[in-house]
Amino acid sequence: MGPMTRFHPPGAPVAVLTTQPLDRALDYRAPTGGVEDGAFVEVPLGPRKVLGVVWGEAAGDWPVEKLRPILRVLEVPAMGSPFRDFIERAAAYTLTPLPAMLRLGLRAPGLGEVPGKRRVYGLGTGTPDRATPARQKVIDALRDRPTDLFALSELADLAGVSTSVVKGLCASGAVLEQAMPRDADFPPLDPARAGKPLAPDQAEAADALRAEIATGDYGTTLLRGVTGSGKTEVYLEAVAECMARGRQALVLLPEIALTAEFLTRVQARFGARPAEWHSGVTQAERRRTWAKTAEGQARLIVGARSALFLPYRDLGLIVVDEEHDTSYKQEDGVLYSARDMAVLRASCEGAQVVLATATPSLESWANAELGKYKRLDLTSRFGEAVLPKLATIDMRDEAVAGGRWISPTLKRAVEARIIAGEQSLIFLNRRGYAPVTLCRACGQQVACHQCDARMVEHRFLKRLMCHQCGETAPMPEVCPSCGVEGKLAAVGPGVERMAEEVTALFPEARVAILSSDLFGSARALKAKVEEIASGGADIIVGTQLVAKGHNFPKLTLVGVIDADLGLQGSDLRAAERTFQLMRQVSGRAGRADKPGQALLQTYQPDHPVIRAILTGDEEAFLREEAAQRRAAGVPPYGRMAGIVISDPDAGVAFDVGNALARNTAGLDEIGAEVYGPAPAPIARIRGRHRVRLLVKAPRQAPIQPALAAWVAGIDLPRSTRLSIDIDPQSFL
DNA sequence: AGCACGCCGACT
DNA sequence: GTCGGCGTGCTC
Repeated sequence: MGPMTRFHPPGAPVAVLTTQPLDRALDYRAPTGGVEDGAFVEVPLGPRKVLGVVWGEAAGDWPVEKLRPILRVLEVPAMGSPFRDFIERAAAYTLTPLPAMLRLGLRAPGLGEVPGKRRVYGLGTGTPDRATPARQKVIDALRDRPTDLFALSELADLAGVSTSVVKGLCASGAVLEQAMPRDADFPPLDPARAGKPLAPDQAEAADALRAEIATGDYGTTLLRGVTGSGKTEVYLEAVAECMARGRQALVLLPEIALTAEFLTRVQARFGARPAEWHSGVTQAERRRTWAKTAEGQARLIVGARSALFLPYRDLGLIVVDEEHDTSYKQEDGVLYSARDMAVLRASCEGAQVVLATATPSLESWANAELGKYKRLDLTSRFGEAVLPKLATIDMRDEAVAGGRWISPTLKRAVEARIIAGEQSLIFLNRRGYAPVTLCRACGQQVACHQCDARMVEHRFLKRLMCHQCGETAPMPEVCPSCGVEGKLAAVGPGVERMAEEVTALFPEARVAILSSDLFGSARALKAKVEEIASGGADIIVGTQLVAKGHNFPKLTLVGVIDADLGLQGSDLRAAERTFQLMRQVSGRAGRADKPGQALLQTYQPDHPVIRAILTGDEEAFLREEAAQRRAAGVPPYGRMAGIVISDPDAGVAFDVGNALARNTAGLDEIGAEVYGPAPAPIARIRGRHRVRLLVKAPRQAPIQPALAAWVAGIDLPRSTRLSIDIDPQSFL
């Protein structure tokens, strides 16, 4: 049972949870007029005023006469009991302090501010008296998103100018300053509008989901269907049913770049656009979405993982689209898996979860096998298209010159498509020009100053970039290690270099590159994708960005440059990821009347994973992978946790790691094993040395309390940080 | 997180 | 003498 909601009369002691980095709630006195559990309040904390939420009965471990009163109750709907329950259970599961978990639910800009005081800025009608470069940047930024309203500093940051530039533009009317308008209602969505006609298997799946929604209880369904099988149409029927029953629905997408296309589909299905929640949305719009979600007026919210922490009034459905996608795992700050937290929140709210994917994660597949999740399979590919034919190109038999990566066999296949007027995709999951920059004088690789990661050359930007911390540096003339000039060499392929090779091989063809770092905004990416989809390129060179849901109807050939790439690591999920990625990428080829083909360049054509990809027998692959994981006692058949200790001094970090490794009594008791300490896979990030321990425990073991007690047993130097990652995804 | 308190070096 | 560096500790 989760927290109940009760009313506290004036002056009564109550607990208030703030977002300050303490480890628990503090006691206060209820204000004049009293207060109910879940109310958003402002309380004094030392010399400051902070926001918090009333969190039940006072702990009572502080003298009543020393309690300070709650200053005011905010005029927003109180946080409901299911949401508070979710915060508590999510904090316990991920071993996150409660205030840090609550902070995710208080990301409403201007929550504590007096309404009407806020000023926002948008595109005006006037023209500036004098055009300066800085002014032009602001105008360009606003033209890009003409209907959005921004906070002053937000707009200045976006345009990369100071706030005085924006103020100056207000005088001429080119930028319009206005008081923050009262949050407008979202336009109504009509669940009764007719959707696209459904194929028989889609209609059957939609019926099954509607029946689940009708129960009004928690439940999770794994919705499987290959690319093009029409999963979206099916789960939009579940959304329609949920809204028709008066409850709210949330659709989570793994990538902001996918929202624009999805919003268009929602508009076609329900007649209006839903609320949006992700990092690309302005503060003014986020404020509105937060408020309207709390009121229950926003009926459908489309967003990134952080949308799980919105204050829904009555949440009835969460769809996790592309549930296998690794970007659902939050890798810094509060570490959580949005897929797992969606299931947790739904169970608190009495809501349904739909996990939609073409290639399920092994976790979700195993849960379906165990009967914890229901499972629906869409078998036919929409529009009667057939899955592409898959074949390997054995690179051991191909004559490829040094510094070149496209085999003669792949080249011939691309040529044939160009003659036929069809598109080809050259896939390589590596951003930049070359993954390694090597000095031919001293043999050293150019590494990041902040981290130990290699710097990756981005010829497009004419800079080196660290893919770990995002640090960039100009391309050096001399080797940073030995100082010799002109000996730095690009080693290995990246997409930019592939584009160069493609252009050299096919000088007549129109070549387009799709890589996440080449686009400043989701809008620019969307425009490029649309241009390519309508035939604006003959050859697409891309990273895994192309695997994520974009449709290219004229694409009939996919060439994978290095199918072995994902298999090289020691990551326990390497096989699963490679399988998923290859399936997703090859699924891009072929539509309706034009069957597609996928060619995988590999040096290991007999590798079990490569063979499984070729036969396309996904069930067999998952069964085999599950058997291996079960034998090894690793997830999902065992529990794991990662402990990362970081300190500016490598020795200090290791001392802490060793101290932990020496004292594992509590973990031994639950049958857990400890590995390490070892330098973390990225041994240094932003100047902090990282040391990692791995804990492996049996599936049923109570791992959280054991870990909490374990790390509480040693005291950390002030400079040292320790983070615990339950169910780590990345072992690299 | 902030913000105070406090205990040591180089300035009017 | 004291201004201010940022280590340490507290917030109901």
